Amino acid sequence: MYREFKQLNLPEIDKNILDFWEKENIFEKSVDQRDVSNSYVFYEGPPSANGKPGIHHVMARTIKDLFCRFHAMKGQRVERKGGWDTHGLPIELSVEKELGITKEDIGKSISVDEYNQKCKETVMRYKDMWDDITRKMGYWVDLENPYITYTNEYIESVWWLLGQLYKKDLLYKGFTIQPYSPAAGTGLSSHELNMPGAYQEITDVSAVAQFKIKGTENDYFLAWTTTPWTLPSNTAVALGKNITYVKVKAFNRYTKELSHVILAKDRLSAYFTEAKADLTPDEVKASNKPIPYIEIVAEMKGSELEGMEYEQLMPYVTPDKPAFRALLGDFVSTEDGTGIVHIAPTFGADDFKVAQKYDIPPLMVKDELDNAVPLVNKQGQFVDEVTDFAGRYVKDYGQKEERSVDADIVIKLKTENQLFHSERYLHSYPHCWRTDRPVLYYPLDSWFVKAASMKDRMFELNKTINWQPSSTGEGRFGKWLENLQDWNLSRSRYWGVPLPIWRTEDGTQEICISSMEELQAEISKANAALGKDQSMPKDLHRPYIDDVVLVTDDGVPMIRELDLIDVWFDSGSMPYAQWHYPFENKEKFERNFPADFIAEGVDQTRGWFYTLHAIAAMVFDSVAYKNVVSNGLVQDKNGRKMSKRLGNAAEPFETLATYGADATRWYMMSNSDPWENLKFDLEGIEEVRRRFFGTLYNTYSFFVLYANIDGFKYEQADVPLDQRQEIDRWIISQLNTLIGEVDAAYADYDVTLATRRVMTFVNDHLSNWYVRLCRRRFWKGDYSSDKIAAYQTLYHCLTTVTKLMAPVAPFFADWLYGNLNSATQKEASISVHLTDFPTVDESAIDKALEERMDYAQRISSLVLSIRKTEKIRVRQPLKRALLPILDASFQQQVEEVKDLILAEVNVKDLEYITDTSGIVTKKIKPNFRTLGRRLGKQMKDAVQIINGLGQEDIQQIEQDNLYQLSINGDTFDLTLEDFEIITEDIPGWQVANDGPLTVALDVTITEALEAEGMARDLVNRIQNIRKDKNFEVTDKIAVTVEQHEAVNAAIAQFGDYIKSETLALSLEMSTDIEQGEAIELPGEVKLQISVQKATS
RNA sequence: UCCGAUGUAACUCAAUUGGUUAGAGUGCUCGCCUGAUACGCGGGUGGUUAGUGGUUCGAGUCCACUCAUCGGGACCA
Repeated sequence: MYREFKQLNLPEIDKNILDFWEKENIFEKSVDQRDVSNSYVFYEGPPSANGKPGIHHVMARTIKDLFCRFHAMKGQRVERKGGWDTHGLPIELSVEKELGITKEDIGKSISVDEYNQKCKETVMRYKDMWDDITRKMGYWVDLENPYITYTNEYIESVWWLLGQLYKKDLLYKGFTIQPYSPAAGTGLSSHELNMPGAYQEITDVSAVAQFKIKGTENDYFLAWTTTPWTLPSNTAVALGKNITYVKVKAFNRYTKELSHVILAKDRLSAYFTEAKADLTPDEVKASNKPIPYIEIVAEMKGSELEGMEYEQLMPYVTPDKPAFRALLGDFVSTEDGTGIVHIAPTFGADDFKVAQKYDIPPLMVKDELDNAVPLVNKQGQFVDEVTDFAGRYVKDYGQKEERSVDADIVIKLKTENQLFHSERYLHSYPHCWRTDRPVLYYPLDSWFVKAASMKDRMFELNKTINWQPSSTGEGRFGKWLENLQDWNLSRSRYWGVPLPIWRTEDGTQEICISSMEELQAEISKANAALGKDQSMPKDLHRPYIDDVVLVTDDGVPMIRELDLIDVWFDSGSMPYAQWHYPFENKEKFERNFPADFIAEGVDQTRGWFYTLHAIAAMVFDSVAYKNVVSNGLVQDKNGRKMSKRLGNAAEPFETLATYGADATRWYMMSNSDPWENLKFDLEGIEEVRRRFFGTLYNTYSFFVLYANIDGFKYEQADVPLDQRQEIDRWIISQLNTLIGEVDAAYADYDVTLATRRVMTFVNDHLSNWYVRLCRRRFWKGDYSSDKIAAYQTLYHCLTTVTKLMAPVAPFFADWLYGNLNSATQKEASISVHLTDFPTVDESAIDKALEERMDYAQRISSLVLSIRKTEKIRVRQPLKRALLPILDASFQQQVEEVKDLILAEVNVKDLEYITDTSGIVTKKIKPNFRTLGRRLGKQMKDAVQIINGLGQEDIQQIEQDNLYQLSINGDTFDLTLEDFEIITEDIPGWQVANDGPLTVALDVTITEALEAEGMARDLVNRIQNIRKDKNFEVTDKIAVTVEQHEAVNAAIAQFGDYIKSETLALSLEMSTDIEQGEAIELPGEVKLQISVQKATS
């Protein structure tokens, strides 16, 4: 017996199937039953269990899960090792927040050891929740043996990778301009700068400084700055290559000296008013912003000024290389300022970059340790060399002072004819989120990977990766690679992989450790040389590793570089570190590299997708993955970002519990392509549940209702296809077409197409056409071979569908498969996930059959449409429909499905009319596809001519298959394929069309037809009463109908029909009905009818 | 501000890659079915394809610009 259910309950199914999977170890079996030699490699991008899982994780993991399941069904071995990302700033921040400490407290009020211990505890805080969601959403991944990034083994592999980079000379120490908080004494990540409230509106003193051009009398570049404190560090000015500049003759507003100043033409009006040839110095007021000028003496492009030298503005320190030149920078705009940008390489990222490009040095001085440092120290104060301002803070760090240092600098410039203008300026400026003090852009020491030097190779390798969608690979990722910068690995934090580099104090010698063995050897060497008693730290994290002192060959101690490495390097190392390669599992690694498939959100493009790619390219000269799906964001139903603050975030556990995992997964995959942002709407899940799973469930229910009655267990041999009905062969043909499409779509990583095709098949083809039209075959008649064929056909469709949908809807598919297969034992597999993906039986595909069934459906639709407009109910039989035939094969095609159509639309006959009958009106249109190419520009005239052709012309064309078109002297021989000819109308008939199909309906209702229609309505009413009275399907009845002229004919002519349909033993008429029911019949006929169980 | 993606019916999505009446589902509306399914079936309503301009015989589709939404980067003068 097949199991029967009262109603569809997806969450209940989830639970049962989960138990089943776990009891029977289905996941393990699905992996183990496939051979190692045919592996499909998947990498799990490790989540951090420090945060709770959200609905977007369900989305991303559905994608991961389904392609793995698909390939497992395709016969491949798909091992899925889970992993946890355990390091990083978010973890440190959450710990600090919890303990109520800041970074400065670490090493003071709390030891690094304790702090890291706390991080380690925190990192798996929500592991149970993650395991739970993994289970409940049906994500198959091995969580028994996950890789964990904080283990010594993992770290050792990471070190080995760093060692490889080091050996390839791809690691170096350098400095870069980073956001730095002098108040907190720490660099800030861009993530910290993006925290709400980081950017605050503050007022600064801005200055337009005059840079005197060398070799001129009084020519100056004008450059604007909102940070006058960077002016002593100026070493260049930048101009825009294509920006037009003007040289303006004017008086300095403060000194009244006559000068020529250069600025962008577009910015002239911001600083100057009108030109006055006879301008006197007194007319120029210091307090006015725009001032009059004398005349414009020259105009030139920025490119013409490139390389011009100027005199140092504030010569406190002399650079060690030539500087003070005009450069070209693409970042220069004329939105504000003067169109000339002052460059201080030590305090601006753009500045640093452009200066480096032109080999302009930054201004540095030597500190007491002989290290080069900028003119502002790490506390935010000017160094001694800046004599006038030594010790002054450059921003507001709580110091008490009469005037800001910016203001004092402006005053100094003013007196030396170096200031063009100054004003207070309101702008948004980044602040440290912890101290609330301004951030400086400051050069910090960092370790870098020379990624930029490998960018060409990375770009090449990227071309071999199949990106889904391709635009992310070519566009977002490709562009990123083209403009690749060196990878800053350094993080001055505590909880992460320590940089395995030891250096001598003077930085002249260093060693990069690649393994624990090497470290052990170096420790022994150092112990011997330095007389120490150090041992291998049990834990490779800080602070233990920091205590290790190594030694150079000549006996100089080396201490570890204190930095940690970027956590992204951790996750990018997972292909190797998850196996502790190369120290263990060499073979396993080689078998599992590179990955066939990975998937994550688009936000990982510059994250995990990049780090995987970069490490693989630099260390192994290989891609890390061959196929990658990047999914979009999950937004709320109005397209807004989900956030706790807005309270619009969907709760994944609740969603799964309410709608079930499958409806959620199916909705996410079928609604739109996964790489589009998903407007997550619970109503959408409900619709999927109702329309797709509900329909499939009902189809199953229908099947078992009768299969159980008839005892169908698929014990008989398959009825050969050619002995099955047309409609059986049709649905099987459709099914095989479907298999091919779905297989190809999954293989192409296009789930959305796959799910949509399955839905169309289940809803439109299987349920709404096959089952509906075949209903009688299941409940009427004996257990004949035709009936068995129907059962076999439907059974085959259902089991095949379970396999096609299994990757996306693993619970329901397994449930349905189990229900079917456990009754028949037709297949040996106890789970759909252990079966092979269906293969296409090409011999079962009959395109002509699919086509004519499509005709049948469309013709039926047209007839129903005419009935609708004519307000003739379907129960009213009609005499005939007319069908103009398009060509000989069309008629033959329709003839094969004629009976289906007639039954479906309740019409007695279908007649064909040929072209020559002359009673149809035709319409002719050009076939643009064929004609467009041949005619080109003459197409317009051709359309005119063709549209003007009359009925006779059309007939002629159809007869001759030739039409000579002449346009402007040219003649073209056109054949039928150059036209589209459709029947537009049949005068005197009710007509409907759909593309080339046209149907006419004879709507005359004869008395006989009317009586038959009435009879069918009577049957319908009697059946209703039977059902209302809860009669058994097999109960015999006696019927008495109230005397009424409207039903006389029906009962007289169709009495037997009514009796047989309703199992009535008697059907009588009477003027006096006892215990009757009131019924209504067409024509507003109301009468009484009595339906009683027949006694005999 | 730069880069990228997206923009089609009230909503969610299609549209054979440039071919002439832009299609489905949901919603709405009207009707039907009552021997699988009212969680059903059918008919209908609903569009200046974000806007402007261009290329083309022909544009939802290609190009340019503008606008809107989302994401990523930059925030420096």
